[in-house]
Amino acid sequence: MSVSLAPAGHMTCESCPIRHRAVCARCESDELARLDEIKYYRSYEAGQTVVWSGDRMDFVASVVSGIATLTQTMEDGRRQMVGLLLPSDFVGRPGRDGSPYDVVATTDLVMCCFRKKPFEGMMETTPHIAQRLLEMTLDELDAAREWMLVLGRKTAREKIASLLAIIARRDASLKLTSAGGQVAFDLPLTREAMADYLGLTLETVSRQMSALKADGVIILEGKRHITVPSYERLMDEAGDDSDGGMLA
Amino acid sequence: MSVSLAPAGHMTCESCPIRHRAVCARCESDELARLDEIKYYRSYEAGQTVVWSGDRMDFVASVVSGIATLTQTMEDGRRQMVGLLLPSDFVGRPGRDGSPYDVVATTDLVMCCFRKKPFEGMMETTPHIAQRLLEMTLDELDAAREWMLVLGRKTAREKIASLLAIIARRDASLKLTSAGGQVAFDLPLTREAMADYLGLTLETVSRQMSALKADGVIILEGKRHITVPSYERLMDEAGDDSDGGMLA
DNA sequence: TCAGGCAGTTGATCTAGGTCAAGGCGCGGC
DNA sequence: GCCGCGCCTTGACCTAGATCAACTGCCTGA
Repeated sequence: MSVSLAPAGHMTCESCPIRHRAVCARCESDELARLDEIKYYRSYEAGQTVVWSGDRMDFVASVVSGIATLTQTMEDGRRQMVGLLLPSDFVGRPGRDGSPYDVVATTDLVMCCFRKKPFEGMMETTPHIAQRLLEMTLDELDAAREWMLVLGRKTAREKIASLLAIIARRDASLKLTSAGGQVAFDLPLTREAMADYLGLTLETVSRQMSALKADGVIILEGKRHITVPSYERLMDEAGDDSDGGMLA
Repeated sequence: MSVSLAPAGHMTCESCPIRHRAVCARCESDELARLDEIKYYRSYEAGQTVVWSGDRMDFVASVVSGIATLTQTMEDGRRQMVGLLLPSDFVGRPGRDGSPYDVVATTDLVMCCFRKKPFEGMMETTPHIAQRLLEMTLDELDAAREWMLVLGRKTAREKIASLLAIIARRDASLKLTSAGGQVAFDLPLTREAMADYLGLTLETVSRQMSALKADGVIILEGKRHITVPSYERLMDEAGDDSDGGMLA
């Protein structure tokens, strides 16, 4: 498994979401400079495993580009995806050694990493980092709990619609107009990965995608390009009352 | 809905887990004293709702005694429990205004509360609080993700066993011997609440409880008192590889 | 003492989604 | 151009768990 250091030269600080979105938006400049000293970039190819469940994880990181998933696997092979990492999302557990799940790159992936020890050191001296991290972790917790409702109580059709709504909102949030807007995006997941996320089989995913297409909720070009004529309609299919914050 | 202030007089600091377990184990004593100034106790009767989903929540708190649940409800009434709060667990979201779910007392409940504004103030000045809170939130996130596996991929029997294992471990952790230990405890949940937690119907919960009893995995006295002859066996039924950290 | 109600159990039946199996479609390699 | 291989779709059938319904036991209040 070849993990190469990404060409960091032309990655300006602007492109690192840790600094600007993920951790330290409120820190003063000399603290930012210290973050720079322990920062490095890594890239992975689609399909590569970033960390194995149980492995020691000696860094924390945020996604610069590409998509990664967090999955848990039972001994008999049943799998459940427990998180989806999109650009600017954070991975890693200050204060913990091992990862409780596999982290896998589902597309080509670039991450901005910080060695854990020095990062933890910075947390001690720079309170804003811990506070920002707490905020982010609370967001993830909300997302995980929202997803528990999806997994425990929604029908297959509602599950699919929920997932598409999340991706649409995230992927296309800037393009969304206030109400009933049309959105288009490329699905970054295989049917199998969708099934793993939703607690379904890939056949059921496929069938429900076909059904949503037949009912005009989505328009499919090829297998992966999706146009949502009405975001409102999609939310409706997802059975959500509010469009409240989910997403890992 | 009468919410009474609990008789705080004979609640010594020892009985408040916020200070000793939940938030501030590493703080110096003058900081502890400041926590005392903004602390108050509240008690709720079984069945009372502590906070409604969407409501403003102007405090953070930890459970002193009793049990509370966090649930989400869809418009059509489908319900999913997303967290179980046992003594020493923490509720509340520094930096957030509303609760995203109902918090309900399932037994008589005493909570140790801190008004949110001053608590947030303390977080700014006392870095250990934010760090401790981050640690706790990461634990909850792990628990939530573990539960996603339960909801998405486990069979009804495995779900029940998983829930019983969690409660047994939590409720009886001190009594557990290293291997194959016997544990006994009282179920703090109705069959319906179990169903809401597990994404099942109460009939299925009842049937699987009967099945586990028939197979000798558990011994039932009355409806609620449970003896687990072998914790190992229970874990096995739950389908868990490790007994890794779940629980909300 | 008895009526009513809540919690739980158990049985009969139904169905959403899983399982197994047979293709289809696009794409890179030869 | 054709082969082989992922990825996806569709069909036929099956089953775990939902649904509907009857019934038990226990506790509470009149």
